[in-house]
Amino acid sequence: MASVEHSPLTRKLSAFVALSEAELTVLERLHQRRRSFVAGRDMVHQGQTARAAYILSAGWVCSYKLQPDGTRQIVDFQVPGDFLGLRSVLLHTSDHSFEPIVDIEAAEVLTSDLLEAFAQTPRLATAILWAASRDEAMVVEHLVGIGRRDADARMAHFLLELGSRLALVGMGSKDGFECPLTQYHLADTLGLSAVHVNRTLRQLREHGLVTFRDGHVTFHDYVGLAELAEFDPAYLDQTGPLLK
Amino acid sequence: MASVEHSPLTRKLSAFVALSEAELTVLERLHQRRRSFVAGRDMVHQGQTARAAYILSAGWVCSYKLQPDGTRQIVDFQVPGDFLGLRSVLLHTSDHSFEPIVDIEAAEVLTSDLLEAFAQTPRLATAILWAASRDEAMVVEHLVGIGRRDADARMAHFLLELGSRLALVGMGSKDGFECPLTQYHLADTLGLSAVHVNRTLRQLREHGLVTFRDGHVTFHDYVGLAELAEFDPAYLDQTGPLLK
DNA sequence: CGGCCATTTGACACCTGTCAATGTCTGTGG
DNA sequence: CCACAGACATTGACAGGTGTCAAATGGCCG
Repeated sequence: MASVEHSPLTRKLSAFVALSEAELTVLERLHQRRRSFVAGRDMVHQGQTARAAYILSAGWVCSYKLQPDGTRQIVDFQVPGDFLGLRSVLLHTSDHSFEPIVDIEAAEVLTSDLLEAFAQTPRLATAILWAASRDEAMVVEHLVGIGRRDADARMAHFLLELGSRLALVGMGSKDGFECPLTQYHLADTLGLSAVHVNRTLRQLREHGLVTFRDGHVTFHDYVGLAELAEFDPAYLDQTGPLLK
Repeated sequence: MASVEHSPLTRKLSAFVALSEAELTVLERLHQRRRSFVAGRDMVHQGQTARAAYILSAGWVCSYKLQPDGTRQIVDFQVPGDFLGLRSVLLHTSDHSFEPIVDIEAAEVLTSDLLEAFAQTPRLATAILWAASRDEAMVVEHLVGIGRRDADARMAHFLLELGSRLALVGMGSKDGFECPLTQYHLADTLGLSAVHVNRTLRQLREHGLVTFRDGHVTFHDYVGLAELAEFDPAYLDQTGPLLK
């Protein structure tokens, strides 16, 4: 048991590499500039130049792209412990919007803070870049899901992946997790209509696999669900570069 | 007119930033280790640890993920001037496979070469990272396309994007381009069946928009096609970070 | 010439989208 | 306390886009 309260990011990275005292200190110091954002109002708008990155410490955010015809596609979610706009700030571009799904708490990270931290603790830099690479792998897996899975498998896979991510920061388990998303969020994420999302959720529920209701996801049959989704957590679990 | 024969990568980067003599030299020196690969045999296999990155100088490659049920989803294509496995080598992971579509020529780039080049010419580093970020933006746009566009718009958008990429290295124009892909490649890219790809291509052809035949793509009505696809090349054209 | 691969086409089934209506819950204001 | 509006969830009927199956065509190469 740690006697200190660690940030979700610290928790996440610690699951994959043992961080030294010095590294922990640098990591916590990145959380100095605390910010709050209210649900529903975009933090960063498509096309806008990013000024800073954020480390999400509480609440959920989604990043999405709007189409000319008004439909939107959610590309990814950020949950506590995730970086937000990391690439944007390193490369001065932002090609999609960020919207807080609930009221959130985040730490603002300036480019200079980040570069300084990287210079001081190369292992920490590696760990953070690894986390970023993991996020990209999830976007790719998301693409595969939309392209090659039917609605049921898509939904199942998404919920399982989300569960795994949350479990890393102690916010979920194989039993389920709290989830503030609406069925419209799911629709925009999975490339389905809201109506069909509802049908799909009913099916999964009636098959005794998973329940999505009242802001809570409950896994009734984790193994069965993973089978349906052909969920292979390999792309999430790789301890990869850190141990090399 | 340049008196020297420049590599496609040089050509691509030069379109966005004026490189100095020194930078050009470093860039060309990255092309020392020449390699050939034959069509159809994977260069890197899913799960395999990447040993080097490549700069593609001739031919086409696709990166894809295989599903347990045998279907595959193509995530991206690499055409001359593109990096291949850049992220993999920086982070020692490879989460998808690379397959040459035709016989290809590529320059092998070791991590050490790259880091050395970056140290010598920071502006070049920025340019290369910018190109990498552009590739990621294309993956995101691809995801949006599969999630929120119907078959016609998806196909149109894909062909237009490919045309833009090729134009950058002098291999295409608003009139069309050479294209070694089969309709099966298109199907695995767009999340469609090969049969439906054929139907879609026929429709676009009969509407006088574009022809895909005998390894050649011909744009008959570029503007009309862009309208159908709601093609907004903003995410490709941003001169962004380089001029800051 | 005889396979083999890519393309093309038609018929049919089914997954998913659209439209429309209803139900539930919450917060607001009278 | 009740009436009402608004957001989200739920359901049914129907239409349409896309997948699947099957077969025919044509080009290429051994």
